[in-house]
Amino acid sequence: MAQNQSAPDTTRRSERSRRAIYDAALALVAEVGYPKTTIEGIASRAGVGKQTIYRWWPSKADVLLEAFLDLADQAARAAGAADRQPYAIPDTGDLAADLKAVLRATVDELRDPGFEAPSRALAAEGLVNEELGRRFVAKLLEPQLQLYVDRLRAAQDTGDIRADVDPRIALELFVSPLAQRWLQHTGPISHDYTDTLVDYALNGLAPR
Amino acid sequence: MAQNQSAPDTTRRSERSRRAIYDAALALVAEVGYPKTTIEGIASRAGVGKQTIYRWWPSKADVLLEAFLDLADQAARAAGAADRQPYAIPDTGDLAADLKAVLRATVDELRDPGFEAPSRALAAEGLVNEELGRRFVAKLLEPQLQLYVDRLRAAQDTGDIRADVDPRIALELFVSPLAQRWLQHTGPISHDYTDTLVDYALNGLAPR
Amino acid sequence: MAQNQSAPDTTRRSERSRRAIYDAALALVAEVGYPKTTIEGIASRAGVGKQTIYRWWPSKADVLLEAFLDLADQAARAAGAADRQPYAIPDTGDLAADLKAVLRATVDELRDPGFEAPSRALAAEGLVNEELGRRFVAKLLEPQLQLYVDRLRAAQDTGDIRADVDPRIALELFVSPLAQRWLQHTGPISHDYTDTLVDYALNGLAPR
Amino acid sequence: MAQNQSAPDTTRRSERSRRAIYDAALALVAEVGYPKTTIEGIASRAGVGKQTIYRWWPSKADVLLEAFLDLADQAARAAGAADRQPYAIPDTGDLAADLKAVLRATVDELRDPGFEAPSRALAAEGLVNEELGRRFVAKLLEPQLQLYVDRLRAAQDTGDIRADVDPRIALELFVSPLAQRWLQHTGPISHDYTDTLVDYALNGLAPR
DNA sequence: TCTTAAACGAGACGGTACGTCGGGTCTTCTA
DNA sequence: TAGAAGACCCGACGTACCGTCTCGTTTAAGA
Repeated sequence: MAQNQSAPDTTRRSERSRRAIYDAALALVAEVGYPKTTIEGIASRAGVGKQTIYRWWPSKADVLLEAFLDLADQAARAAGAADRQPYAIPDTGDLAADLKAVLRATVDELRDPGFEAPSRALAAEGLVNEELGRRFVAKLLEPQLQLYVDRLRAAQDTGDIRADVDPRIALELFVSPLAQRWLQHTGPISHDYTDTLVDYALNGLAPR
Repeated sequence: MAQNQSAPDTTRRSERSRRAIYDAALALVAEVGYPKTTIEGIASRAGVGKQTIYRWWPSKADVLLEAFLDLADQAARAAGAADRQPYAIPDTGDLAADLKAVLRATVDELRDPGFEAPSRALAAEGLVNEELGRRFVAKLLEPQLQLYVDRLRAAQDTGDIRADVDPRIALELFVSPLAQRWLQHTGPISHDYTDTLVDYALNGLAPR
Repeated sequence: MAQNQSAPDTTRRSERSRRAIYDAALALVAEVGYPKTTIEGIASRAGVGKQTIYRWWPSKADVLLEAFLDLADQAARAAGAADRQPYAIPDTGDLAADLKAVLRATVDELRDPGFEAPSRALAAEGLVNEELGRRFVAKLLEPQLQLYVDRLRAAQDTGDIRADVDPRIALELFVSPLAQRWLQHTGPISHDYTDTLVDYALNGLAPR
Repeated sequence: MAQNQSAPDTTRRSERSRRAIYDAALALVAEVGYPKTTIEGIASRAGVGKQTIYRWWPSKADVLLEAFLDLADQAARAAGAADRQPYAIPDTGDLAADLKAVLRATVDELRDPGFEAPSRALAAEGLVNEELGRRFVAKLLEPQLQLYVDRLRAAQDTGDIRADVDPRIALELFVSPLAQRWLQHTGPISHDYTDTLVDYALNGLAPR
């Protein structure tokens, strides 16, 4: 509700503490799960006073969101350093192959235990806490989805996708099913599965 | 942890208390949100001792799950009494029209505030609590999805859907996008939107 | 400020917890001193939840006051069982001797470490917290002083004390100096010292 | 615990800060009471960094003690400037009258709200913190008592007091009762009361 | 007069305890 | 004997201060 009375001085913030808090938060979520992760636990594990957490974040969920964003950033930077093209879907000319490749990579990532616990926890919190949910989506999900939009737009230019299709909706045909299966355990996820999704989505269910 | 020592005698269970607890749980979730709904709050609002809740349910989530199942049952019974065909997707011969009609009804239901709060809360809890999540899916989601499977199978018989398509995956093309938009606030949901999903899914994104 | 909302049910109070809390409070005050005695410390030492303390007492000082009153009661009961005349100053006919005897006993008691820590702590708290101070005086100090009033009244009947003297003031001539020396460390206390006080008070400082 | 590493340079001390701290400490004790007076509060009210307090004083009690000594000094200097005889009990030849006059003045002083809060707070702290108590007594109480010793010695020379009386003890007959009534609220204090104390003390309680 | 080292204001930090809330267990009394 | 009531032990909450520790910024000494 109320704004932090007299916001703290960011320039004097302890980088060491910030890092320790991120690490502790991610580790605890992975080890004991989100609900059993407590602010006290994070503080104690990080070797930090509770007030240092409350000074900079309004809630446990916000700590975890920032920690996860930081983790994603680091991973992105690491990947970027390696292949120099971190933030785009490849365009080999074969749309189906490109989409399948990216979705296979996503499947692998979703199974990485280091990512699974925090991102599942954040997604869950976001369902119930709309404000946090919107930030989660805006910071993490939308940027990813935008890459699909870009690739689908390129496919429209080459005629691989009908021109009257809305790419922002189109991408959901293969992305959302994967998301739901993973989030809600409504089915197994595999490379075959995502390959199938791409085929169905591009070619349609009706006979041609 | 510990099992209820000497499981309580179901025959002597107070129906009045059970109903009061369901009502209190649903009301509280709608009013203050899931995280601020407490067992103590439910008990006090239902005019019931805490032990009466702990005797019959292992956790807050289970109370809410049963309360919601009960609510859904009641709604289904009410609808069933009216149109005598509650649990099937209509088959008018026009697959696209049938799917669009059902999805439009689903959109309306997702916007009903009485349904939204508890189902969102249960979905969130299910993300993080796998055991509960599986029950949530099995009891509520799968039966719904099975209706789509049935309708798509019928469409395969009439040749409206390719025979080599897996209906359980196919239905996700239009169901999952709606689910994700609603759950994660990744976009607005409307009749137009679901209509578009059906069109894209049936006809594919690639030009014919 | 506010009254306990819906005061707890005294009949269901745990006697075992009450005793454990008294013991822990007195022990901690004796061991680490009043300021370092904390509610958390008392609770933990007593093997009791903090809420059990907050349910029954509004503050640390109140816990200690009750604990000390209980201790004094027990001591009185023990003494009473022994000599059958616990609560009166002896009247042997020799006023000076009687007063000296009682004051010598008081000196001994003031030096008992088990009594010293809590009573000093309560006295200190009473200085600054008037409400508690008044209770401390009414429950512990005044009953003692009343015994002196009674004895001095008897002495007025036998002519050992002038009839126009106010006994409530008179007793302060020998009681208050002892109290002040003990409380404020303004001087040593000993049997000789209290004997002298009695002599000075009875005979006056001016030559006769 | 640790000694100030390399004691600070007194010559560079900020007089302005010292004064501001004294003023803030006395004001806060008067306004919110000693327990609710905090170092942070004093620092903030004085417009001073916390470290400036910790640099020069080891504890809240020490700050207040010095502040109060300073206040007493100022008051004494102000009085001294006026009547040129600040630090002695008058000797008009009438011992009883002299003592009554001084005690009446003391009663008035004890009722001055500006003095009451801090001196009561320091007395309370002194009960429980022996080291501070001894300093409080040595710096504030003993000098006052010494004046009585001097006056009583003079009275012994003129024969108004028996030669075998110990003045250090004798003075307690009228000083301690007043002190106790004030400190512990064991009774009202008034000019009549102190007059009575002097009469009883000088003439004794026994008939002559 | 300028340099320079200190005291200073500010406030972030690792901690401890506060008083409150709710969890899940247990006991007592009532219907 | 199920249920209403609620005391109990426990642990986390978010807050307030503690005493220590940097940070720039005065400010007064001595070069």
